[in-house]
Amino acid sequence: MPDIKDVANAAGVSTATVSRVLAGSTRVKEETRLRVLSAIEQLNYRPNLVARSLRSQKSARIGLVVSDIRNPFFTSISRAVEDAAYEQGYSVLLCNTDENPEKEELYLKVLHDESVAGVIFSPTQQFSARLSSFESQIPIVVIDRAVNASSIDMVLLDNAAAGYELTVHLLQNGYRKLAGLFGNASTTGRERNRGFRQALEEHQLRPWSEQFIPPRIQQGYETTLALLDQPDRPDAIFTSNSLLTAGAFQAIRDRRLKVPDDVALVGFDETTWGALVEPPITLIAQPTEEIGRTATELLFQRIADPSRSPRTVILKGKLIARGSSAPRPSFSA
Amino acid sequence: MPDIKDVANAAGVSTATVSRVLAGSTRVKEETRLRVLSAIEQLNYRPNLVARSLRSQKSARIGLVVSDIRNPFFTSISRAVEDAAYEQGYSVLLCNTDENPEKEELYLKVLHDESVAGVIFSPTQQFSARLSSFESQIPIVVIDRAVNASSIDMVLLDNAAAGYELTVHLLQNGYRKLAGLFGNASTTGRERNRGFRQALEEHQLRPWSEQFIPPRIQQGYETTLALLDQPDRPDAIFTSNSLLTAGAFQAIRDRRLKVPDDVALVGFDETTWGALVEPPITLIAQPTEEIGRTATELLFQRIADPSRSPRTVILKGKLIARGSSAPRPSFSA
DNA sequence: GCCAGTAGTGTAAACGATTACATTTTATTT
DNA sequence: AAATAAAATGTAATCGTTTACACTACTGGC
Repeated sequence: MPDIKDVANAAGVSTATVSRVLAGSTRVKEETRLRVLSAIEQLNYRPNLVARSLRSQKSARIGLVVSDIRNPFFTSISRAVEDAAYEQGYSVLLCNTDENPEKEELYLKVLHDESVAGVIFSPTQQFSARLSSFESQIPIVVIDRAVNASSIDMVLLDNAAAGYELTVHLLQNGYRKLAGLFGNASTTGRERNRGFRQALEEHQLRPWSEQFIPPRIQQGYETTLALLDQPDRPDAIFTSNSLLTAGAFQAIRDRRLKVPDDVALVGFDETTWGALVEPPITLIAQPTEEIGRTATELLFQRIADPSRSPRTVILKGKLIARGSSAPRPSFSA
Repeated sequence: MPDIKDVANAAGVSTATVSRVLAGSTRVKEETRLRVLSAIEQLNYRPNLVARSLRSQKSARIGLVVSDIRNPFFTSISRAVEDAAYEQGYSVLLCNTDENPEKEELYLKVLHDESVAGVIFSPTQQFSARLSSFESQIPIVVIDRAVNASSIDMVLLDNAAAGYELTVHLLQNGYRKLAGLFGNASTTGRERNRGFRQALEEHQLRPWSEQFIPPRIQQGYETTLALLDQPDRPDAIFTSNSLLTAGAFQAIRDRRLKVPDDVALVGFDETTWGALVEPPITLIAQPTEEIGRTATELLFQRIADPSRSPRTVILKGKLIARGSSAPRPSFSA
């Protein structure tokens, strides 16, 4: 591999000049610039980013830290982040934490050691507290989950509003015995629960059941089975993320109940399967593309100006009403 | 941030000794080792990986280059790769190429510039030829798709066998007019087609239809619609990946046809939705966890010993027979 | 008590770029 | 044509490590 010295020799200039050409400095005579450029071409020279990084104390890498890339929400986010990052010449390091605070701490340290320019992070609730100690060392943009460090950039859904809207939708369609399954790893479940409760209160109703459980298909499945096996089962199930939705759907099917006649089902996040199952699932679609892109842009802004005052961008979810919550027969007339 | 000099000063030794302690060298007196360790602890020192990387000409990063992380197959692979990588202290850089050879070339160059220790790559067919020029510079393990560079490590499914098995399954269940939808971006579609054809030939049948199309939901949808709208439509549709399966499923539903009575459907890759739809989809499940892990291990072995003779690991898919290809009534007796 | 061998440590040169500062060349003014 | 300013380039320090080599201080053998 040729290095900058080889280029300098070939072009008959110093390494400083080559570096200036590389940086697009204007203080280089056009003629020399071309000479350098052609030497670069000739030798097929590519600057060593590690060396550049060490000297300039900067890097063109960012970290993306999520609980599990297999969660369709994060899959989609990750794609958006990468697209936005690569447009700016940045690469993306991916980390899965499994909602485990120790892994979160570990990966944040690793990313710091790798000198990433910044991190896009979806932290557990437990980790939120420790966040500020990292935030002073690396620019961080938090996504999906609110943290109460006021100094941090965030991109969030209006979760309470979304939970409210989804619940109102159920109520308007005639469902009354609403059970809610909420993820317990983040504030997101809690916020969606707030909207859920508020909507119920406004209708002078109480939740049929409320459960805060690990956001996993298996948990959604088991919890729903238990709900359905109760003597007086709910007539609608509200799930706060797509993994719980999948588990609930499976449980309902295994109990040979009909959606929505026996029990309605609503959830969050558009997935491939949400529209394919019978009946298709009513849900709040999050603008994942926009979330990922916005988070990346916010991060770049903070990298460029660390003293900039922190922003919180709140995006709206979109209710997609489908068969799984169709109006109850008695209501539809 | 403290650097190695600070540690050396605090411990009253030279930087060389600190470095030796860090490297776990035995040529350090136990007493000094403890002194250094405690200085590291005290100062909360963490070595700068960029500097280390520059000096040692090594790095603990690998690249993962796939067409689109949102393809459930790659989502799952990526998780497995990261788990395996992080166990060895490696980080993972993620790249999406959209089956675009130019992007493939670009990302491979970027990864090279970033001095990754190696790359796990799922290349397009068009790119395969250019692969060897990169392979001489960076260790590469190819996954999912065969390339004919004999010098390269690969982890593949036995695609022809899988295609064969899936087709035989359809034939045994009484389907005769088989249409096949195959991805056109990689050798994988071609191989699965080989198995498809072979099975048909052994039954003295010809494919009802064979299409090589871009591996996208939309393409699967449109192509299937066209198939179904023909005067003499197929009685079974074979799809070579989960995106095509999803498109085909949607098309069948939109035409209000029943699976499998009107038309059976089979495909590849276990997804969340494959088991949730009605009827659930018969498919060949790939051992994604094993593929990702094996590829990562192969890569580490090659990094450790670049002259090692290349290996190809071929894994078997597993047929999961479900409702979408249930025996035809006339056959089931 | 001397020598060879080894264990433990230090010194200083890399790695490949960027960049502050010094210097040379060119242009502008008088 | 000299003086001055501006533009272009070069020199060398620097980023934070690792590591080849040199050195010192022991150890044990004779």
